[in-house]
Amino acid sequence: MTDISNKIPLSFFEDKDVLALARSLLGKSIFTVIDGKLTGGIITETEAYAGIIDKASHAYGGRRTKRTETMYKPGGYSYVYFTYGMHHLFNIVTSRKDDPQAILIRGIVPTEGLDIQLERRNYIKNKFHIANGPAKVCQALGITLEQNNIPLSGDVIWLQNGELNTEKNIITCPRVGVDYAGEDALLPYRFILSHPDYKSAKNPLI
DNA sequence: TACACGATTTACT
DNA sequence: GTAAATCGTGTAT
Repeated sequence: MTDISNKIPLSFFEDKDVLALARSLLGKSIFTVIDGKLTGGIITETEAYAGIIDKASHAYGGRRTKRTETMYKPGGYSYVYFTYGMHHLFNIVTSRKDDPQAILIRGIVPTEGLDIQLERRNYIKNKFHIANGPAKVCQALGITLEQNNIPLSGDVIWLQNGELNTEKNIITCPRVGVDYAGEDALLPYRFILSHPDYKSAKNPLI
């Protein structure tokens, strides 16, 4: 069950090295309490978005709009946005205030509130498909725009340290769906944790 | 105001 | 494998 003493503090996300941070999130647990329901899982896939010099980032070139304003918050805030007219994507803002770096959570292995996650996912039959994609993660955990721009240290969304040794089980590869970013689309900013209960939807190696 | 498109998922040919 | 779903956002007019 949840151990509140194990909650990861906001200061953890103020690290300026978003790549190291994205890698270190693998194996950690994420929990949400939304609509009064506790759900959670082990983070198994992340992508780093490296601030104003990253052509794949919404904040490229220092773009600052109503949507991206959240990315300029201090590390530890949530950045949730809506895309394709139907999907929500959840990010963790990192680094310091006004340095808009973020980590997209692309996949989890559900561990808490599995029945609730299945209900939200329309009782999908293949257990590997419950949360193996960034929009599926949001759907399974109940995350919508209502959870945008909140600190990840409260009782709505938070992270906890895991017990897995992930060091030798991480695959690094290019990010997904960022062809518009030109040469930056090839950067190895995506991290996947090998886990017996996880199959990445967008990687043939796993 | 108008338009093109997206850090995706799902169903279907 | 391909295409539809579906609308907020960013940028141009």
